Amino acid sequence: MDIATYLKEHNIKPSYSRIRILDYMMTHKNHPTVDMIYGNLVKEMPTLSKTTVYNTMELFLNSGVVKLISIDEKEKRYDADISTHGHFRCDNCGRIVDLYFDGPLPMPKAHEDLEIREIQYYAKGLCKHCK
Amino acid sequence: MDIATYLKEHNIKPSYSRIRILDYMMTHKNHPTVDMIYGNLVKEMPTLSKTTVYNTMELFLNSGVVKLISIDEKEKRYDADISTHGHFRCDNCGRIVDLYFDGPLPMPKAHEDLEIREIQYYAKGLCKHCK
DNA sequence: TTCAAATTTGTAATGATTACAAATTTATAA
DNA sequence: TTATAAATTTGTAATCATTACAAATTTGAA
Ligand SMILES: [Mn+2]
Ligand SMILES: [Mn+2]
Ligand SMILES: [Zn+2]
Ligand SMILES: [Zn+2]
Repeated sequence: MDIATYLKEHNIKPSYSRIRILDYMMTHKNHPTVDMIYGNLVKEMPTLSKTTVYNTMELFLNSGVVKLISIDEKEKRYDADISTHGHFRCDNCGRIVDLYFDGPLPMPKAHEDLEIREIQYYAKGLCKHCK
Repeated sequence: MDIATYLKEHNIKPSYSRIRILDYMMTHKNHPTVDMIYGNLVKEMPTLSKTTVYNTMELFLNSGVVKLISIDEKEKRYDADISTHGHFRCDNCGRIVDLYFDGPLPMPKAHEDLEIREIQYYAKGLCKHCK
């Protein structure tokens, strides 16, 4: 599907910056930080501001276009794949890969007194290149 | 068990600050931030420095006395309960409660190419007081 | 074209964490 | 005990990702 159309479906006006930022995320699928997005795009968009990337990620987040991944304590990361899945981060190289389960994400023991809206599953260790 | 003995078992010299900090964590079981620990203890330890709390948490972390909980993107939280369990954070009041599963923490689909050393399971939503 | 709204930008402020060296306390040797 | 070294604690400054904010630019309707 077209990125501009996808943004419109989420009630976001598809400005050039927004299209390029979402395009970067969908193409790279690398769970990037703001710095990674900015550093890549500024080469072809010299007037791009880092604040715009921050603003856009906040907009995408509130509109459900991306999900926040806080597997890294230093920098926020974002994922344009909003399907429920977990993440693994290599302690050595920092690479982040998706984790899938047999069936939906496992739920904790019955907590009828909690209204769970979101689940994050993070694993850490060494990836195949680093172990 | 005695807190000083517990620290010695983890090769940590049980100084007064360290005992009081771990005592706070074990008594409150509230997954505190550095600020919460400092703010509570400084009332009875007027010379306590926030840097000491930071240093001590780093020492506890490296010695396996506490686990890091990064369910909150703003501040790091710590847990003296090092058994494998998940956490829930209320989006409204910020309270953090433990989550347990039937059996061990669920594992993702076979990733023979990953060496998983640590798993974090975070859920967010509304607690019984706030929903 | 004109004008208001939306978007983007640059700079300053924020705030948790870290770096670091001085001060204090604790342990060891003489 | 006293002298000395090591460990711990402390206070202050630096770091750095993120946020606040107002000015500049762009967009789109009238
Ligand atoms: Mn993902
Ligand atoms: Mn816990
Ligand atoms: Zn790796
Ligand atoms: Zn609550």
